[in-house]
Amino acid sequence: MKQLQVRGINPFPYRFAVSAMAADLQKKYADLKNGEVTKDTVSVAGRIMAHRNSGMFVDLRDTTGKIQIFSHKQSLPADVLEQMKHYDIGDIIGVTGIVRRTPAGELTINAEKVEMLGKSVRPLPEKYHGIHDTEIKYRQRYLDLIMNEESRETFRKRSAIIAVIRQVLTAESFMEVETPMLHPIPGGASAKPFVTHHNALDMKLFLRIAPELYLKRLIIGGFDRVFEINRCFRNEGISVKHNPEFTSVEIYQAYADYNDMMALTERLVETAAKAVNGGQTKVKFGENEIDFKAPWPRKTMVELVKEATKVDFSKIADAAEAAKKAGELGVHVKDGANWGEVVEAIFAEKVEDTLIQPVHIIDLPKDISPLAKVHRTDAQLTERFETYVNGWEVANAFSELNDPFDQLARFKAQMEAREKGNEEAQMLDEDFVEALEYGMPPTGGLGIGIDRLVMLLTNSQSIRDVIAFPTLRHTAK
RNA sequence: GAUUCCGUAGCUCAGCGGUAGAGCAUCUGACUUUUAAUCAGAGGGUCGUGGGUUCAAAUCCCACCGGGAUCACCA
Repeated sequence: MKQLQVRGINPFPYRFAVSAMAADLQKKYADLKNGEVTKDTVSVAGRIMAHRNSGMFVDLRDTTGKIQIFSHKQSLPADVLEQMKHYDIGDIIGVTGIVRRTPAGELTINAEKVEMLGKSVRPLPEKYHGIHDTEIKYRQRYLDLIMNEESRETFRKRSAIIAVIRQVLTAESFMEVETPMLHPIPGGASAKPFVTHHNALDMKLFLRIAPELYLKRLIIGGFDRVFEINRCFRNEGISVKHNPEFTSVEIYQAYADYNDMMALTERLVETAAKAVNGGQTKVKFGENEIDFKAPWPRKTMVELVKEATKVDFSKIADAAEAAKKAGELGVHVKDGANWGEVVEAIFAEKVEDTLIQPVHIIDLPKDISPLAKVHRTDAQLTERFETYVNGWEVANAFSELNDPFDQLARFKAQMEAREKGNEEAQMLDEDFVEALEYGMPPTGGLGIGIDRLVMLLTNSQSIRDVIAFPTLRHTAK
């Protein structure tokens, strides 16, 4: 800094005219032979990642890749050469010069003009090992991104996956909408909400746990195909699969049912997998290879539980009897659990972890699906499915319940569960029921957890690796 | 929330009762077609914080702070 100021150089200037990106140059001059010099002058800008021979060779990295800079007394005035000596690893500079390939085979720009564009006054982490400390990775993501190509690639893929989802939906005439993040009644899912307060209205508000009930109001309003990609907030534990704020895409399609939603799930996920995986549907995740090629099998929850435990719960209608059977299978269920909760608990305990390849788990119990339509052939089930990959729930969808009387009854059942101490039971949203009373078309609804999808498609073992700034405890530095 | 592991220089790590260490980075110099450049030298530390045990603590014990993993809740 002092060296620059002594020379009257602004370490933080305003602009630099970039004419070329590193990756484009590497591609354009791929056939340039070793030792060959072009007549092409280019201007590049980026961060100094390494320097050799007292700054004669500099590795410059921009957002696309790396290019070598060569500074020599033959092409640079003595004062600029002297100034180059004081540039540090981490500094952001702009360079103008002739493109050539060195005899050693490195594409290089012979600097004729060099400008400081943004001084780094702190040293960059060690170049070879990069950042390993997970706390630094998450708290100072910018350092992780500067140092680790793997992290840069993960976030590029995240962006590409979301872009593809948007493209597919838009191409199928879905309209992207925005619904409130601040809800007077948290609805659309079973979860503990974050609570806040609006001063002017002197009103309690909740950060949304799901956009579902508002998106359905838009369906009632006549927008037949809507989707929203945005954050949900749930005041629950943090783990490798859970962050308090996470991103979902929720999609609603009028006149469709859950079968249509299964096909849509497959189109979206398969397309996303190909988009970030060189057109391939097979993706490596940890020890496993997952093949996203559609179509995916469909299995009912009850039939998978039967396969795993030899017990057919469709034949045990009584909740108490089902709970007793669960106990015999070594599965703990809450006191007073209803039939659906028992089946779900056994499924979670005995089946979930085995579902590595994509599979739709269909026909979930009515007891645990208060917003889904009753199954057309079985009154204790709903037309709901959850798609599992790698043992994780990745999508959740149903033929949406559009009968206001049934919806009110389901809400009331939830309220009773809440009074019995189930904190995550859903709240009665009378305004939503009123909206249903104006008539909602038969509708298929689908939600996909974007973070988990990105994890699966980038071989990331923690959700914190796919969220740029994951939630961490505050620390006074 | 419970259990468990971890926290030493800007970064990656070693040291694990007896004078605080290495590599990279930084600074000085040499070299001037290198690419984890090389060579010589220099500076850089409240060993997460606070207590305790001990003649002596980075090292052993306790509490707290921060992080990871597993479990519970959940997507």
